[in-house]
Amino acid sequence: MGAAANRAVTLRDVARLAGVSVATASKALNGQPQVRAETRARVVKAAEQLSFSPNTLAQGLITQRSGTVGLLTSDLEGRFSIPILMGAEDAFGSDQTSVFLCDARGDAIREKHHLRALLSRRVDGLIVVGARPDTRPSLGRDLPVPVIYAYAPSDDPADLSLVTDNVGGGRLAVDHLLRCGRRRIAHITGDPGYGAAQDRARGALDRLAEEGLSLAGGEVWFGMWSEAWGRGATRMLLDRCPDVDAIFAGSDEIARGVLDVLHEERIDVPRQVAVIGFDNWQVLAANARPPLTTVDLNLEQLGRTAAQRLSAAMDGTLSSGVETLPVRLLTRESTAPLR
Amino acid sequence: MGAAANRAVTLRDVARLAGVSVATASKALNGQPQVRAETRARVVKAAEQLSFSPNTLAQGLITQRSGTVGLLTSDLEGRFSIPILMGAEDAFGSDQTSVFLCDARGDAIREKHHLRALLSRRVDGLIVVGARPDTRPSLGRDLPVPVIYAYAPSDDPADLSLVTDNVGGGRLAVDHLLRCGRRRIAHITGDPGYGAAQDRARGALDRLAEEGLSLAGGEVWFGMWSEAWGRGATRMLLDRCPDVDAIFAGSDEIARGVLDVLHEERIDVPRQVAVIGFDNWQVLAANARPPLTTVDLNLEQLGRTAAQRLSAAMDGTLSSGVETLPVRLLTRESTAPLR
DNA sequence: TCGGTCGCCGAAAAGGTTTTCAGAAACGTA
DNA sequence: TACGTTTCTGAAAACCTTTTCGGCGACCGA
Repeated sequence: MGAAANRAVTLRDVARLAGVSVATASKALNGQPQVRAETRARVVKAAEQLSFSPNTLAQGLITQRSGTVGLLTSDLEGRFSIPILMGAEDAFGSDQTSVFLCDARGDAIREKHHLRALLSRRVDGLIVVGARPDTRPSLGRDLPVPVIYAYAPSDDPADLSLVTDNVGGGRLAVDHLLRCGRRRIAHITGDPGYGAAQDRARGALDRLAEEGLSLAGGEVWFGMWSEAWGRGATRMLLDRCPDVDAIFAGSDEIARGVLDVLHEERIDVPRQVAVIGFDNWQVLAANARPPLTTVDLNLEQLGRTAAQRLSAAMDGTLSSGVETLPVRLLTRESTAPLR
Repeated sequence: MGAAANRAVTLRDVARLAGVSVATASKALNGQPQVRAETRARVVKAAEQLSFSPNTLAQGLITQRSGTVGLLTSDLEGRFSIPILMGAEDAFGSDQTSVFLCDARGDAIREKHHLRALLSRRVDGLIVVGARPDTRPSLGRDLPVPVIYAYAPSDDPADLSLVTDNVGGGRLAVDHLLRCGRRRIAHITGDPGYGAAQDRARGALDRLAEEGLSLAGGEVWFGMWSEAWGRGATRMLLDRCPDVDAIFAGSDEIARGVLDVLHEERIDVPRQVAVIGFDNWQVLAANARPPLTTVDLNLEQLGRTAAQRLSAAMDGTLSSGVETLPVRLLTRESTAPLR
């Protein structure tokens, strides 16, 4: 008798073996009170003996709860979805709730398609993860199940969205650099069309303003989310503003480009110039030379919170609006106090 | 009437609206022949009007097919699982089959746990994705559903495993370098405890032997799967063997380290030294300077094949053994003909 | 007009579980 | 002994769909 030879072993089989009716067997297994201890023991033993596991489909049919949720993503690489999924799995408890992962690949009609499929599977709730941290179209108000938007907020304020605190992250980064004694701080970041780029920049500027400082290089260097832009921008920056003593990069990819050029120019990091990234994309940040201080998005926490909010919503307590979750600083070696 | 206001709209509602019995409604919707065209039209219209979508749980209960499969992974980053998932989704057709993604996080008891949950959800099949391309313990022979092992093969030859062709990949890489006119080829790779490292090296050596060549630097440089090792090994290599004209890196991470040091030493890539990676990990390979020629694992194809084999197995045609799927060369700018 | 065919429809069972409610058994009390 | 309580058990309905099979009406040929 191996791991799970439960081909078609049903509650009836258990009941028969225990010498009771299915009704009693059900109650015994589910801890209902109206069954004698001795009977319950007999049933439990029979169930184990047959390695019975209840048919969740049938359970779902009757209880009107499938014990599943859908995770609808558009994030090809799984870079955001996976940590969020893990967090959610964690919070739900994997024996209670399983999750369907569907990737719409940025395609609206594929999304509709998946949505239909998920609904016909009677998921108890939905988590929608966007590909980029900008407003995305709502799935609509008349869905039969609650929906939580994670990472990318919904454009409908009646929905509940969970986002990372990009403004706070920008503040955090600059604050850290200030604490390291840096004063001539530049900011190189990605596509200005991204809300995240704007928010992170704003946080940085705010914090600088509090110290009466402004950005080295005069303004934010917007460009693209790529190493190549990080390199190009750094070259221009060094040209225009050779006395810069810290660079806040809007993403770890950009930071890698920044480090690359600094290294090429034989500029010591963090001695001469401190560098900080954003996202904590492990493979990039931890492998950088030197390992990159960065702002961690806390995505697992985001996933856990999403799961909690969804559970609450399934129990009727649904909220709305945009909830901003804190990010956190992860210090490695690319930043250090001056001297 | 919005996207899907299908709270509890059942086939009975449709039937009532169309003025037929549920039996007829079912047949009409499922394209059964014994229903008049006019009647069918009426039913279809009613279904649309109510935006009816059949309860997959109930369907599964009766047809004994849930239309779901489980994807059991141990790959924290989703780096392998996600492309495989996408391929599988593709091949199944997302309206037919949805997939449960479960991450065991390398923990055997968590895996058992997920397995139980998936079986009680009556998945029609299982795809097991390992974290590294080495043999992993079988789930056992007495499971009620077919299982396909992807990426990491099962240790039981009675199971069907799908793996990438690492030996072939090694050959491919070296072959490409030879075609570029390189003769003094070195191989820097990761942990020798990984089958993948051994296989890739073997492929490379085989191909070299065919030309009567041996490895520059004398032997394979085994170490770790990290940029840091790539850098360290390259420094030693240049020291020992300054006339090397090509480096085959066992992974893109290692290749990044290699490129880094070559760049630092002002050695032109690909003019003086060609570099080739392995894995086609997009963010690393495409952003490298210069963009990295690499061996693509074809993971989506692996996923598609897994889905096909699983479908076949669900229809009773199950096979066993290890099936090796081809990888392919992806040429970017880090390799080029000499001259 | 009548018997036979054929095309279309509906009643009912099945699938595995939970839950309600009625009934049986055991016990105490008068 | 008769009756009321309490405690436990089981029959049956419900969840929603699919499928089998019997039946009804219409049409055809005689």
